[in-house]
Amino acid sequence: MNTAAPSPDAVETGFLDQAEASCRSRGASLTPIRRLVLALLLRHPRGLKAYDLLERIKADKPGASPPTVYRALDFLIEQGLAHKVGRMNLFVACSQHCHQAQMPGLFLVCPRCNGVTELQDDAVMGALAASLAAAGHQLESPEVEIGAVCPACRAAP
Amino acid sequence: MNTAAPSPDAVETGFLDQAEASCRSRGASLTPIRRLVLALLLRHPRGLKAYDLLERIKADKPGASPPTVYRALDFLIEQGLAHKVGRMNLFVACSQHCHQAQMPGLFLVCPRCNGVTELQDDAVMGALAASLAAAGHQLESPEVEIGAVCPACRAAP
DNA sequence: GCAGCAGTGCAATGTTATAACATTGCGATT
DNA sequence: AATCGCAATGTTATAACATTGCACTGCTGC
Ligand SMILES: [Zn+2]
Ligand SMILES: [Zn+2]
Ligand SMILES: [Zn+2]
Ligand SMILES: [Zn+2]
Repeated sequence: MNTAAPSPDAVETGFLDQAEASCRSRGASLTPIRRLVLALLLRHPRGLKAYDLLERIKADKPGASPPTVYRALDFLIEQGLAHKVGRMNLFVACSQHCHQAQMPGLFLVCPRCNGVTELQDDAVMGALAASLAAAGHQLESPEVEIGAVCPACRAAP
Repeated sequence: MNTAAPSPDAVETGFLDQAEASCRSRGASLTPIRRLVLALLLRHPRGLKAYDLLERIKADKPGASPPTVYRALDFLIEQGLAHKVGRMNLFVACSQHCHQAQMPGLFLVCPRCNGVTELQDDAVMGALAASLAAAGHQLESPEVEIGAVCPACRAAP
């Protein structure tokens, strides 16, 4: 019994089960297709394009077509389990905090390697929300996209 | 001689001339096509889609094709005269501050009316940059996109 | 003259996303 | 059991967005 280091697979399965429970608690259901898409996103932390996703889905579901993947993605995004990075038409699994906290998350998109980092900083988000409110706006989207060079790319120019 | 209220046309022309000068000072040239695209963006503060822009350009330049508009847009964006809102594939003229100040600007995109507001708040941007730096990242993009309900849409639900 | 280069015209293609309609599966109602 | 209602999925086609590649023009410096 290895309490020390559960395998990556087990971690993923655990996460998926957790997501499934979370969906059920909201009256939604994480069906096999949706679960598969989420699993693929989890395995690719840098994000995936819709059509890459489609190719991979086809391995399991040969009949899959664009709507298959877009519908799954819409669902996952609605449920706060995934995000879209508008800037690069990239989809990423939520790194978990931002749909639990009510606060929106910061999305750091590296222009060099296209890596996406989800960052939580309530102080900054608070200041941001206050500034918007002062201008008459109301923060709404759970996703704030920011272009920022990631640590790895900063180190290796 | 009306020193009181210059016509909107005159304002636009003035702005375009200024942009042209600014390009020249950098060794670039705001050609007729580019100037036309910028003028169209200025006349549509809510932003325009590339193909809408294309239709309008065709009024003047019947031979225009997608590359015509994308090339002009790339140029304007490089020169800091326009921005792309990745979220909605929308292009907007820069409301002038953000390429003059070195600081990036905040882009408030209203999910209800699709309106785009460019906001400058150095305090917030400073806090943001500091927070990113603490996480090892370096703010780079001049465009930070934020979903936020605009004042008009807040008033009229 | 004539290379070299920025800008443009044009056709084809690639990529991303949605519309529209048919079908399946499953629990609730009769 | 038969029917209905509904969510999810399958299927086909198309809309919407963006890029590539090549040819041609009109300059500027040699
Ligand atoms: Zn998230
Ligand atoms: Zn990077
Ligand atoms: Zn700007
Ligand atoms: Zn609005």
